[in-house]
Amino acid sequence: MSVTLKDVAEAAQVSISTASRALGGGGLASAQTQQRLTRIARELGYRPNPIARGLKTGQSRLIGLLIHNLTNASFQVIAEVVQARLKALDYQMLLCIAGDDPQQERDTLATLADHRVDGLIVVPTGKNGAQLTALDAGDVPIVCMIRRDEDTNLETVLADDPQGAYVGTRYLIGLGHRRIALVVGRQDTTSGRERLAGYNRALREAGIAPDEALIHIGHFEPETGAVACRKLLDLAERPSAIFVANHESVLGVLQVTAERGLTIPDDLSLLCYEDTPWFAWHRPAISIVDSGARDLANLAVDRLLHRIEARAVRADGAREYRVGARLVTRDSCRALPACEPKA
Amino acid sequence: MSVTLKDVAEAAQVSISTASRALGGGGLASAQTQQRLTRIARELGYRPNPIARGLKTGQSRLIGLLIHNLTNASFQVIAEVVQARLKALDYQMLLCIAGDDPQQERDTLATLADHRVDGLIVVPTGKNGAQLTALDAGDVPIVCMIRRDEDTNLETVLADDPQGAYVGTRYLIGLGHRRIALVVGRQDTTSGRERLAGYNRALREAGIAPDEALIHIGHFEPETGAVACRKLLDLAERPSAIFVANHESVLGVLQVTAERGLTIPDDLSLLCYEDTPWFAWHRPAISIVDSGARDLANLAVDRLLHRIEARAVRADGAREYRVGARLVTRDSCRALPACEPKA
DNA sequence: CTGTTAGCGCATTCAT
DNA sequence: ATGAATGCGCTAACAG
Repeated sequence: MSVTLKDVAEAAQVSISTASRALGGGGLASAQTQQRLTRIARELGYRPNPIARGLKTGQSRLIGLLIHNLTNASFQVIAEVVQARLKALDYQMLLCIAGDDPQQERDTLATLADHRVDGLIVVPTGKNGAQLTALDAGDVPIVCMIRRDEDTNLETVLADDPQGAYVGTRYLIGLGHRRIALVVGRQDTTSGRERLAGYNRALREAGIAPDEALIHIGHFEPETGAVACRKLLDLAERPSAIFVANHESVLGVLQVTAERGLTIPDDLSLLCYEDTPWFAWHRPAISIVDSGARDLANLAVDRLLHRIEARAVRADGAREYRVGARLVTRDSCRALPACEPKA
Repeated sequence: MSVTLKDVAEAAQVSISTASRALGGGGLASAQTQQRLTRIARELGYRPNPIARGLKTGQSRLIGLLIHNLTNASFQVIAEVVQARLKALDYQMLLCIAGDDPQQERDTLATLADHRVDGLIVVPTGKNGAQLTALDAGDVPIVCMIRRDEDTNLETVLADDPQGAYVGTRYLIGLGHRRIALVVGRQDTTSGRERLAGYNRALREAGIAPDEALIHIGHFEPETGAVACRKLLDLAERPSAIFVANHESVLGVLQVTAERGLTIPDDLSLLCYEDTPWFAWHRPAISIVDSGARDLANLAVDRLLHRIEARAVRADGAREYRVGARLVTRDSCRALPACEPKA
């Protein structure tokens, strides 16, 4: 059905291997034959069969991306960026969604390995470190992102969440806020822990006593934000600002504030973590700490490609990279009148 | 490095072909050997190599999904559903994003064909009908979705946009609205045309004279909604309701109404097309016509799988499927007091 | 620089 | 029911 190397070779009256070399581009053939074969191949509409090539070379031109979902805005951006970058390099992306579930992650990794992916970008659950390490040690370069799998020593690209949360909190403090609530994700995740840490550090440095009642740790769901927000607004001493460091929770927080008739930022300042297109369109436009999903994805691709090229033995020290967070101020935070803003 | 069929065969003291048959499951081996080989394979951790198998069988266990982006909520759902369904059937999804660009679509289709995908689900741009037809006629079953490529006769799964737009418009009419604006997508798309048609039909049936000034045709971007909304609100005779049938435009519409201090639904009723998670969390919760992205995706997968199984000659009549739209009323539309609601 | 040969891992035909 | 042999399309030694 489809035209093979053999067809091209016959048409050109050369051996299959000559055809292979001429088209393979390694310069292993005379410029003449190279041009001639290229032309004939084009005329015949020859397209190399990656499967056959893969069987021989052990490579597939396939790269796996394993993420938790496509609801989270960061994952959407990551998937788009990774696929765009890879396409330009003539790789194809196998997108796998494993819902933060260790069992699914395990199965998916096995299947991806079966398919001989040339590399893997993974947002790990943290429960399959051994498997990841084995794959990487084997033949599949792996780059982790967003979360660190504590059981591994793999190359990892992370957001600088300690810094991001610190910068965000400091911004609110600078605006004069003293009672700053934090809604943050599960503490068994890198981001959950680090954002809480950054928040605490900023408070400490500002000499603000920490208040457990202002901190709500929850899941990555809108409902978490609703529950947290109700709890916070029912406090005797309400917070004047809420830092929603758990992206998915924003929806719940916004809903509850609307239901209670609170105006943002007049009655309550709101700062969120991770951008999503509608934050900028929302009125008031929502200020954020941008964790840099796009740059994170680009860096992960860079690192992975590097690992793939440098088929060399990986030095035992797998590096960890951090992409700095950026504060993007829009209109959802206001300065408290009674205090002179600092910094 | 990895354990092959040969290893299993040797360990079991049988020939490679026996091993292949025993594990292949076709019942071509005695129940005894079958069990024994299965056990040994498991013990050795044997996993068949899809690339080798693919070279032999001409199949890859790969299925391509070609969509425009991951920003649109429907595409997100489609990608998630397709990948989940396929994974369960031991297929892998090659996700390709071609941004509604014919050139990219062309290249991507070629690459996907190179990789010998076993099937393809495509949201077509409409400019590469010949290529799609050729692929489908060749060896790659194709199912189109969301949009119809007029130059082809491929199996196509569409939303019932004429009905959806009709139902939505009728709902607003029933609420007593007479000046109903429509923001809708480009007319060179299936959904753009059909939603406009459905809207017009509902108006006509209700005996409401169409008003060109109330119809805004634009691109699939938030900005379209902003432009449209400003234009509509500046009209001498303002609409009492806006039907935003162009999903991406909602952001712009919401922004402009907020800036003008309009309360929804008191000052203006708002009905949107296609659901997205935050519509339900938004206050007021936004009423929608749900085009059924999830069911659309499931049906597309069903049809594709069917085509793949039935390797038979496709009857020349490729069928078109429609998934009905559903009105989901929440809180963004109100009944006009002066009129008794009908139907 | 080019042709010949071998083999990647597996499914399948043909014998037995 | 099983074994031996063949080839999918391509790359990579190895010769010449």
